[in-house]
This record gives sequence, structure tokens and C-alpha cells, in this order.
Amino acid sequence: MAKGVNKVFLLGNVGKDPEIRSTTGGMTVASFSLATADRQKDAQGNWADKTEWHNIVCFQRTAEVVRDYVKKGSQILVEGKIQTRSWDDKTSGEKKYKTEILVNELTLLGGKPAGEGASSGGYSKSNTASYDQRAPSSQPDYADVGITDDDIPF
Amino acid sequence: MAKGVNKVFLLGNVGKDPEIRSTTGGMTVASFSLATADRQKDAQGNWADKTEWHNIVCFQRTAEVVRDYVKKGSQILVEGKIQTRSWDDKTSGEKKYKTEILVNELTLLGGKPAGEGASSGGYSKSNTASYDQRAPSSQPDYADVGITDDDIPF
Amino acid sequence: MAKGVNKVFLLGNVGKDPEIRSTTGGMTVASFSLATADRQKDAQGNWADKTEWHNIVCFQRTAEVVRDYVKKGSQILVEGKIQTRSWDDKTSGEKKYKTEILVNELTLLGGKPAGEGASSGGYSKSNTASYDQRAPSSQPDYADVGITDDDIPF
Amino acid sequence: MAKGVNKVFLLGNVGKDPEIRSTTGGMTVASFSLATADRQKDAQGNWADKTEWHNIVCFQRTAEVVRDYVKKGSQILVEGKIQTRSWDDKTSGEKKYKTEILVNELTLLGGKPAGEGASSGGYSKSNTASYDQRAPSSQPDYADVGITDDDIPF
DNA sequence: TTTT
DNA sequence: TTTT
Repeated sequence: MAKGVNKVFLLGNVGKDPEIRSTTGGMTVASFSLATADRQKDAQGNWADKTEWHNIVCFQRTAEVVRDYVKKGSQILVEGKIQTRSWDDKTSGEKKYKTEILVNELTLLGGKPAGEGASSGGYSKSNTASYDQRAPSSQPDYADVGITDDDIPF
Repeated sequence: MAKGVNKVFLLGNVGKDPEIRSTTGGMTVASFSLATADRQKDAQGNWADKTEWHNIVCFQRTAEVVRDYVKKGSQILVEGKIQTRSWDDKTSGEKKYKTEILVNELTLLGGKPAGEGASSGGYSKSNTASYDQRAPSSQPDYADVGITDDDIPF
Repeated sequence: MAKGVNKVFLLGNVGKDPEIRSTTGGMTVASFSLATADRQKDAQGNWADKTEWHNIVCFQRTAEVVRDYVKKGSQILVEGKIQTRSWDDKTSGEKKYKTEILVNELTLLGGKPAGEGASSGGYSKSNTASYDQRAPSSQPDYADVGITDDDIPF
Repeated sequence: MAKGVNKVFLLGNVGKDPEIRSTTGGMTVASFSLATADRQKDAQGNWADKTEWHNIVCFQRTAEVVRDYVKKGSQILVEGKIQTRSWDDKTSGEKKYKTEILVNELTLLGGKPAGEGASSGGYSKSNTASYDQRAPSSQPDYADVGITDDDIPF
């Protein structure tokens, strides 16, 4: 029986080809950024599109679906939960936070059809660099902290 | 017609008495942290409670409900959307991010009954300090950036 | 402040061209059936697709979007609430129930591209007949009961 | 990977003590009605509470939680999906429909505290009668149609 | 920092 | 049929 609720629905477009990794336990992990567009009024009272970017993380079978079918531009719907990780930045000595959406369920929609785009396998090494722009070197990722399959929270 | 979806449901308990502010446009803004409990397996395979903390922001009428009825310990359900603000930290020169839940709808549940607790108005000055622990001095808050009522996206 | 929650998310395909009507108050109402596909295990333990049909009702601007853009086959996402209407069937004398989803927000997805299909305006008279198969003659619809714009619950 | 979405969130109060049954496969099934309150404008433009009733069905562990903790008056939050069953009424010869919410997750909230009320075990035989008022004799229930554990869709 |  |  649930004690609380932490549920998120996002529908949007994938910003770059997903990054695929494996945990030390051999589990597949996929991460990518997702843009959700929101029509809202600006300061002048005009309707304008505003884009919100989300850090998405998928595990196991869902990560494999992402690896095989999700690319830059894909339109998807995800259901998941919010999780904020924190760590001490070794350079600045400051506490840092990164909020991510851990996905329970993923639905592929239309958007840019799969099969086109730069990378053949839905995954390209070059993603790593741009992903790191947002997640600087001192940030521990799942591999760094030695995540195993037992650590996955669902 | 919506172009995307960015929807969050959180049910949990409020960590401290909410902080209440006003924008330059005179709109009430309430912010507080909300703990959602999640039962999940730990590394040993045992079920353990894990708490996730969320930064909640309410505007206008909802902020007034918060001011009048929500206190440390209150059990509430919120529906809202995820927004990540970023700014350049003046001290370290680094880019920082803070993810918040902007509330559309709030439902008061049971939990610790309202009317008890330290603060009389559901709001105590002392919240400010601890809130600032997580949101260091160089972070712009809504007042700093001169938000007016026109900026509110719903 | 909300006292309860009654919220539905459906993603699926429209079964027929929507039926468009007007209330006595001149408000546009659109109704159609929406199929949501669910992969589930059958009695033999095999995964099989099961389709669930939902009665969708849209009002005002959303109904106009439906009239202009939604057709048989369209893939859409709706957010709304559940409502069950009841009436006494004049023929059988029995109490009847019809559960509908009243839409708050509608998002057009890819699916079968708009612009094809039999009807030009996203609405064809012939829908009425098949719609009526599920909603027999003795059922009051919104026009029959003299709904005006004031009756719309949001 | 999901092909569609059919998701419901309801927060409200239980109308009667739940009815508890077992399938031929020995699985526990709990059903009850849930009232969700909605503040909406009436024809005169005044805000009025409107109650919507939902037919809730829980299986397995969730049904056991319901049996042990949920009573008339309990405030709960459920997440589930919509399902409409249909059958031919043997008396009138008409097609009938009943829409139900199949629960995936249930959260007990405050409301009227458990442990009080008429029934000792959170379950009273007398529920059956009133449930049958809404679900006349000719309606197949889960036991009638010989549901086994394999039939449960999640 | 909450809650059971 | 619930609840505030």
C-alpha cells in the first residue's frame, strides 16, 4: 500500500539521441532530455511557447526500448517519478542538485519517425559530451556510484 | 490546445511552515518543501521507506489557502507542473539549477490537524533561513527578478 | 481549493468522426468514442491487446478544435474527469447509466494524419446512427435536457 | 512498452463498507463505491458541491488492504484504469453497461478514522444487498463469469 | 525538514 | 451511499 504519491506525466520531444549505459550489475540504463512545450502568456500578455527541459532516466526493458526506438526528435509520453540526487562538487565544494524523472512507463508516439537521423542504433557516443554540458565533470552518474540492479527502486 | 504535457501529482507531508511572499505586482506566493514517502527495496532486498523532497510553489488564491491552512506536517495533495530555473552563481561562477513544482491545484488532507504547531498564521519568519540553506544567496527568487502578475503562466 | 480529485488521462485513437452539436445556449459540444489499447495477459498467459472504449465529450473551444482537427483514426491524449449520467429508460422502465469523460484538455498527436477520411469537416451525419447503438433512443443527451453554457462544470 | 494510456486518479470517500469476494482461483476481490466531491457552478452561477459516484474494484493484495482497513466514510486515493463491462440483460433483453475503476494502487488517507463504524472487520455481509440495487440480478459479476487469477490484467 |  |  502506497504511503505517498510521486507521479509525473510528460509528453514532449527528445532533445538528443539517448545515452545508453550499463550498471555494474549489467542492467541497461538510458538517459536523455525531453522538451515539453507550454503555451503561456508572456509579460506583454501574448501567448508564447515556452520549453521546459527534463532529465529522463529509464531502466531495464524500458531502457532497451529507448535504445532501439527513441531518437532525437522522437515524440514520447512518459510516466514516472521525480527524484533529486545531490552531491558535493569537488571543485567548488558546493552542494549540487540534479532532478530527474525515473520512468515507469514509456509510450512512443509519432513525432519524427524512427529510423532517420544521424545515429544508426538510436545511440551515439557524441551524446555524452553535450549531456555533460549540463552535468559537469564532478557529478556522479549511476555508473560512478556503483549502482547495481538491487538499487533500482521499482 | 495543449502542445505538450507536463503534469505532476504529489501526495505527502509539508516539511516546514510555508514561506509567504508577495511579488512586486502584489500577488501572494507561497513556497515550502513537501516530502513524499516511497516504499522501495534497498540493496539488501528489504523494503524501506525512502523520502523524496520537492520544492513547491503556489500562487494567488492557492498561496492564500497555503498561508491560512498549511503548516509543517500538513498532509496535502498537489497537482502542478515541473519547472527548472537556472542562474549563474556569482560566487563560484557556476551554472546552478533548481527544480520546482508550480501548483495548479491543492487539496488539504488529514495529516497533522491544522491549528496546532508553533506559528499562528501558518507562516513563520524562521522558515526563511532554512529555505536559504538549499537556495543560496546568489539565487534569484521570484521577487528578485521582478515577477509581476503577468508573468504567472496560468 | 479542491475537495476531491477526479482526473483521467487517456491516450488512444478516435473510433469514428466526432459528432458535433450545439447547446441551446449556443455552445459547441463534441462527442466521440476513443479506443485505448492495453497489452495484457489472457487466460493462457499470453500477451494480447485489449481495447477499451470510452465516451468522450468536449465543450467550447476544445469542441471547436475537435470539430476542425479530430477525425476517425486520430491519435489524441485527453485529460478530463469521469461523469456518469443516469436516466429512466421509457421503454423498459429501467434505470440506465452512461459514463463519459468530460475533457479539460486535449492534445493532438500523430496517428492517422488529419485531412484524409470520408468527411470534410471532421464531422459526418452518419456517426449519429452508430453512436446511438450504444446510447439508445430513450437516453437524454445534452440538447434534450436543455443544457446552457451556465451548466458547464468548468 | 505501452500502446495506450488509460489512467485514473480519484480522491474521495467510500460510500459503504466494501464488499469482499473471492474468485474461483482463490483471489480476493474488493468492490465499493467512492464519492468524489467537485465544486462547480450551478445554473444560477453559484458554486455548489456535486458528488460523483464511482464503482471501484480492487484485486489481490490491494483487496486485502481494503478488507482490513477501508470502511464506509474512509478517505482514500486510488490510481487505476477505466473498464466498461457489458452484458445482455436477460429480463429486458437490452444491452447494459457498467463502468468500473480497476485499482492499481491505493493510498489510505485520514477521513473518518478506521476502527469505528458498524462493521468490525471492515466488511459486512449486508453490503451485498445495496450493491445489488445498482447491479441488478442479471448482471454477471466476476464470480459468475468464472474469473481466475490468470484473468487479472496486471 | 515531514509523516506512519 | 460518502465527506466538509
